[in-house]
Amino acid sequence: MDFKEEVVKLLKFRVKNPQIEIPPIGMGDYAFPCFSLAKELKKSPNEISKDIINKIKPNKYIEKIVSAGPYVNFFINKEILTQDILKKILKEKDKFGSVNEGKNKKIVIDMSSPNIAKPFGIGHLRSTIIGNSLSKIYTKLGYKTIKINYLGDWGTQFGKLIVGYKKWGNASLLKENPIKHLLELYIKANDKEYEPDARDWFKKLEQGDKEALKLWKLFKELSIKEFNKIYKILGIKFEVISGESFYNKKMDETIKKLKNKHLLKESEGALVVNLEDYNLGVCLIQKSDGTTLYATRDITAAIDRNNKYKFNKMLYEVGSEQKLHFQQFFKVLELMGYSWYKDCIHVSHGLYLDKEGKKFATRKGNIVYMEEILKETIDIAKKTIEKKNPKLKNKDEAARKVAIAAIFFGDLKNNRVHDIVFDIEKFIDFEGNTGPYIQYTYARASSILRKAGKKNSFSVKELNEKEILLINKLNIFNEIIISAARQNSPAIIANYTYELAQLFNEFYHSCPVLKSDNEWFRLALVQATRQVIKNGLNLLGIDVLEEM
RNA sequence: GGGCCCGUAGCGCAGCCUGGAUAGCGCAUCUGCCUUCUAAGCAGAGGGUCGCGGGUUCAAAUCCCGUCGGGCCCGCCA
Repeated sequence: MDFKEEVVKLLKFRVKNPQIEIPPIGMGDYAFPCFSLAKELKKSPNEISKDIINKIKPNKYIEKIVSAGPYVNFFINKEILTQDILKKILKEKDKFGSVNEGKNKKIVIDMSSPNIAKPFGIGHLRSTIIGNSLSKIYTKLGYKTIKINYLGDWGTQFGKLIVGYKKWGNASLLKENPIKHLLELYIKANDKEYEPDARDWFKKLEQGDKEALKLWKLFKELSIKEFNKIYKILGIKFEVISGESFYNKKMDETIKKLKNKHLLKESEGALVVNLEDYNLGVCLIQKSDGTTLYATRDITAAIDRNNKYKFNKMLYEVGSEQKLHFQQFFKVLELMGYSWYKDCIHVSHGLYLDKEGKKFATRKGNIVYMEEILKETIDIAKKTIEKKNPKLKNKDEAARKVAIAAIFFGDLKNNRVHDIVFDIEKFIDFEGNTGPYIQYTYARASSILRKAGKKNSFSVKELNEKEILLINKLNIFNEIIISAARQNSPAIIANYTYELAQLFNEFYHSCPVLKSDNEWFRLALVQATRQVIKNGLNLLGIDVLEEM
């Protein structure tokens, strides 16, 4: 039942495409502001509003129509809405909110992308969890999504690393704590003094030198092993694990294509694509020593992915500091004649900044280790559980889920584009506008349902204010998902889910369910709300708990 | 120097795309509520020139221009 459409129909006699809005709480369900008609009708909006209500009559779906100053406010039939929406949710369950706009369409999401031989830092967290959530959101809309973890496993840094390892490397330290050791070597070797050596080794690596390759492979394997520990805790899986190195052998082909299109220009010994006509500077394709750069690799990867997946959209979930890079290489794709360049989108996010408000810099050893953050947050979650619900089963798994909810939600509730100052205190906050608050709400709802007897069919009687607010909120879940997808913004889901939980807690507090007069109806409402909270959290990559 | 992004209560944010009716929420502070469905909760109080200045509009936190403050980027890193 589309109530808004009913309102539009009622107004048709006066306006073809009336702009309908949602009035403040308590003033109705839909509103039509009359300002826009004032000039044409040469009357005040207040008069127009009065005229309109005299000309239209309430019907089965629109119960009441009132004039409120310059607005016409519509009150819909809540019983019909309630029946409709509760039945739908209880029938569709986990699928509620699904749409099939994305049928037979593919979306590639380039995300996470930690750098080999460096710790998984807080910087990669955003890309990982935003990408993961977007994947779930698009899947809900019927798209097939392919999450690609595009590892930073190629580049001059490996020259530095090899130099460092050859100079100070220690096999047993490497085995013991590979990332820590490699990071030390990297920081040590990250000195002007070793630059020529490092370049040399990277060149050898690109040319397939056996020793260089062997070390590189070792570093890569050890790193992936470490990363997988983190992904397991986060509960995130990828359809494809790839890396920049994957395209090493195809790079020549890209350069050849660029040459054929007459896009390449030599400049100070390097090969560049000049984008100054587009205000995008120059895109460096090949260094003067003949080795490649990430733009080359990204271009190559994009072409390959388009061939392989025939995607409808490719999202790059990467920090905003790389904005220019993406603008440049999308432009190069366009100039190369690939019309699908416009399906490539840089879904940028703000940075995690340190306490001074500056970017974290691995080179300077200024890093926050994801592994430690996870451990600390899970520890605090465990302690909280011990305190609040000592009898809970599977405390370790519950602690993990609560911690992940805190971290994921704490990030996803923010608008993507904002920078976030990293503060561990925020991760271990479980009260108020947090993931655990929502999980707790779910657990409360579950608890009611466990204690309820047999559920029967319900009939909708007079609804109180709290019930109406809940119903209205449940009713917009579909729109919320679509809006989140349009804006590539999990924050929209996060904030919706929080507000829904808030409304449920208010209802929970003021409306007894079990043994109440309309127990069956309220049970259905609890069940439906619980379901939508679950669906919302799942879109964020957060698990629910039946008890906590 | 050029480009992009951000600026809403003490702090952290939502709302801005798609302009409308008293600008929402959380933390912190103060006050109530656990013999009834989990107090990780609920109710209430205080706290705002929506950075600043112009413009567009019947109407601006929202759109446009300028300005200040912060962040990021600007060829051989990714």
